[in-house]
Amino acid sequence: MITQTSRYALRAALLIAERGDVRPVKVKEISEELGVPQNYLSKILHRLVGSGLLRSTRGPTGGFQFKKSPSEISLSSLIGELEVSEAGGARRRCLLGLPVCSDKNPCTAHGKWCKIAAAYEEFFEQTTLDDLLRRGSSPP
Amino acid sequence: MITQTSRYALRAALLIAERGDVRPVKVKEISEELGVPQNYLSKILHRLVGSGLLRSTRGPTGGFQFKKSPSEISLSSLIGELEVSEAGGARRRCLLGLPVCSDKNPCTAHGKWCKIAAAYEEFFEQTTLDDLLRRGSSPP
DNA sequence: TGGATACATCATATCATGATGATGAAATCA
DNA sequence: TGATTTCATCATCATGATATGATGTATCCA
Repeated sequence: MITQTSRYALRAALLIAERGDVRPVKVKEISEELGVPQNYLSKILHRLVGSGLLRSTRGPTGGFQFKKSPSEISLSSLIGELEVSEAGGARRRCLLGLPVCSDKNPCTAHGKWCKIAAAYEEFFEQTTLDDLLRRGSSPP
Repeated sequence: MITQTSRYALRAALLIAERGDVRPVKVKEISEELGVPQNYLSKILHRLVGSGLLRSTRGPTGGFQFKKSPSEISLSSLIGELEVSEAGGARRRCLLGLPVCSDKNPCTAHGKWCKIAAAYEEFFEQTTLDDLLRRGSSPP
C-alpha cells in the first residue's frame, strides 16, 4: 500500500520527532536503530530536507531536525514527495484505471472502490506525525 | 493501489466474462478494444490460465474463456497471483512495516490503519467479477 | 495436406525501486 | 590548522514491472 521508502521515512521521522527537539538526530543513529541502510536513509532524509520538512546540519553535533512541530506534519506531506510514481493520484482513484471515472460517469467498481480510496487518502491527510508518537493513552 | 498488470487483468477479465459464454474471446480483440499491448496481455492471460481461472484454446475460433461463473470469481483470486511483490500481505498490514504488529502488540498507527487495510482486503475478497459487470441497475 | 489463425514462448529493452560503496564537502573542536 | 564527524553526492547494481518484436506451436478448415 505504501513503498518501502515511505515506511523508512515514516519510522525515521518518528524517531526524529521524538528526539529532535533536544539535539539533531544522526542518520547513523537512526539507521542502526531501525535496521535501515544508512546511505539509503540518508538520501531519503535529504529529500525531506528538499521538501522543506527537515533541517540538516553537518559536522559533529549535526543531524536532522524537523522545522515544524509534529502536530503540523501530515503523513501525506511527509510521504507525498517520496511516492513519485503514484503522483497525480488519478490512477489511484479508478480501480480499472479508466481515464474518466467519476460520480457522474462511474466505472462499475466506482461505488465501492472510491470509498476505499477516499478512506486511504483521508488517513494520510488527516493523520499527523504527532498522532503516531508513542503516548501514555491511546485515543479511539 | 494496484499494479497496471492487475488493472489490465481486471478489464480483460470483464470483457471475457461478458462475451466468453458465446465463444472464446481473442487476445487481439481485447487488446485493441482496451488499448493494451497484445503480447503483454497475452502473458497476463496466460498466467490466469496457469492459476486455473481461464481456459485457452488455440487456432481459429480460439481464445480465452472462464472456467467458472463470474459470480464465483473474486477479485482477489483474479489478481492474487499477479501481484507477486505484495505477496504475504503481512507488509500491507502494518503501516510502518514492523515484523510484529497486531491488536495485542500494535504500532502507533495500528488502530486507524488496520481498518483501512482490512477494508481494502475485504473489497477484493468479497467483490466478484459478476459484481463489476455492467448491469441495468446499480445496487447500493 | 497445407495455409491461416491464434495462443505460447523467447529474447530483449526500459524504467523505477531499493540498495551498496566510495568519495566529496561542511562543521566542530582540540 | 588539521583531524574528526557528519551530511551530500556519485557511481553502480539487482530486481520487478512494463513492455516490444520475433519465433514456435497447436488448431481449424478449405
